[in-house]
Amino acid sequence: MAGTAAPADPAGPAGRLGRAAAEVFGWSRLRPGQLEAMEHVLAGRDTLVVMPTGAGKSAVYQVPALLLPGPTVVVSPLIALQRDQVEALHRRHAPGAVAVNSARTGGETAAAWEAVRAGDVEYLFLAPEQLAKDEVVERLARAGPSLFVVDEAQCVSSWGYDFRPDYLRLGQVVRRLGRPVVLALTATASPPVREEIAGRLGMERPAQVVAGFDRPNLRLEVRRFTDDRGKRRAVVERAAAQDGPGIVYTATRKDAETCAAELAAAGLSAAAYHAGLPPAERSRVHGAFLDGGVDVVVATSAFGMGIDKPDVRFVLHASAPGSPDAYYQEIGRAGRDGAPATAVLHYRPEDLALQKFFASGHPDTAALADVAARVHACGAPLSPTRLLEETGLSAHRLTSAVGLLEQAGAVTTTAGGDLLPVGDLRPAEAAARAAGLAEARRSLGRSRVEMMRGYAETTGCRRRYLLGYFGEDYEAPCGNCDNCDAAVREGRTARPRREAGDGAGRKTGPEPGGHAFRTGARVRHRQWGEGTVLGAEQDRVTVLFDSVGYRTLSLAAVAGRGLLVPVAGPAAGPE
DNA sequence: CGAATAGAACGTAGGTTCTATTCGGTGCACTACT
Repeated sequence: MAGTAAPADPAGPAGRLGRAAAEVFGWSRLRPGQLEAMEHVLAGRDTLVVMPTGAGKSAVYQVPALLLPGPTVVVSPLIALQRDQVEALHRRHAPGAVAVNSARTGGETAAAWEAVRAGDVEYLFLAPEQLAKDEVVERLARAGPSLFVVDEAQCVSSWGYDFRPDYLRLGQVVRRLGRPVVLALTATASPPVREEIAGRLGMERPAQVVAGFDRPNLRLEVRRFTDDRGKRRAVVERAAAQDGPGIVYTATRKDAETCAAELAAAGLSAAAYHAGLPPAERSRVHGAFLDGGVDVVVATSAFGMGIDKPDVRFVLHASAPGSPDAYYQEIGRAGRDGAPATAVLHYRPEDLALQKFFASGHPDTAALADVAARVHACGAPLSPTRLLEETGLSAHRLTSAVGLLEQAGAVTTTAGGDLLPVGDLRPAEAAARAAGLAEARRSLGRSRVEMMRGYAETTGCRRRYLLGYFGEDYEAPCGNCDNCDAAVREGRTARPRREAGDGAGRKTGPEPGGHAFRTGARVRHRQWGEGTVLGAEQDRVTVLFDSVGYRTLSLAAVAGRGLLVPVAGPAAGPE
């Protein structure tokens, strides 16, 4: 896994990739992870890349795209991100990069499609919503794309279910485009999320290239509060005391505004950022933060994607986010330059109630039943457009319902994008099954909130907790979190940690304690059903259950009573 | 779920204290109107 790239044969794949990178982009050297991923793509293999922002994820499609016939489709969640990518390619004088989205004029869109038709486009950027339109998919299919890239692929998992359901349809789109190679890119994805991305996109035996998650220069700290006012005061004081540019995350828009105002009153150059602000103000704040005009941005989760600022020195959370996934992504915006940076969570248990509320969306059982009945009764392939008219549902809710019914195995999409019933599942049963899946989804969301609680309340090494959640074994103590410091002060620590290398987690051998729950093993719980072991410590084991999500169990409680038992059968080991 | 807000009760002044209700994150695209 370390840099053992053999001297490249100039005519071989690595040589060709290296030459294209140098000639077109001026990159004299590719990093091992980049090259490995590019080779998979060039060889026609579906590939999932997990690599920190700033490590050159975009290059992984930009270079092979030049060597593959046909255009490359890049699905990107934000129009601003699409614009940045197109501009970056233009600056590099790379061939044919265009974006198609609602921000373009009719004329621009027509010109872009004409360029695609004429074969002048190498990179085409789109939001998933564009691909919900038959006409768009047909035009793309005619262009014969060779590579289908999903950027910020964690959105498939985190946004697809009720927020942007068109993410869930990308697998269908890939099929209708004649199965180009699929490349998924993300900075943060735990093993179950990776599996979900691959499954949702219909990737076949995907190669996984996972660069180290650890950010040794990032100091992790949690401060616990019982009262809200004390917590607010501490956030402002901390932000004022920290050097350099930083981000403060709040749970609500209103908190972002009041906190920004307090910081400004304290003499800092601070600005609020959230989705309720006028677009011009958002881009002003974003720009000012990048070029140093604003030191502290106080923001909701709207702020983050596409912010590649190397010298962010601190990320403070005024309130806990809804999952370790979100948390790690947000603190990962600090210290990209490798210099010391700080991540402080200001924690109050009550704050998690809001996150639980966000995680518990409302089941749309009426829509599920209606759609299931109509698809079943129709007999012939049913077009989504007709379904939209007949049900009177919003496009958004219809897409959600169809997505769940597909997942429940009750409905399938034809090559032309129409819907067909599967088997002879009765509509009521199909709807019930789909509702069950939605409930499992909500349960997973709530269990992620509990994992966030676990991070805030752990007395062990925080880095170990987070990295364990992302599937990396890590040998505590890290020596750079508040809990490790406390252990040193109280004289209950082991030797200081060796210098961290490239941050890749070290694999440990057999599990300590000699119990039977290996990472990756399938287990069954009397109450919660089957699940996969994600990690085990001396005294506890964390399991991701298929129907209820994450649970951490005490070994003392499960041992001997048969509460948690290994499931016999084909070992579903890694890979 | 819990915080914030609005209104009511209290009982004779302008507050406190209770109860009921509302609100809370992320973005695309499209429409109707200047």
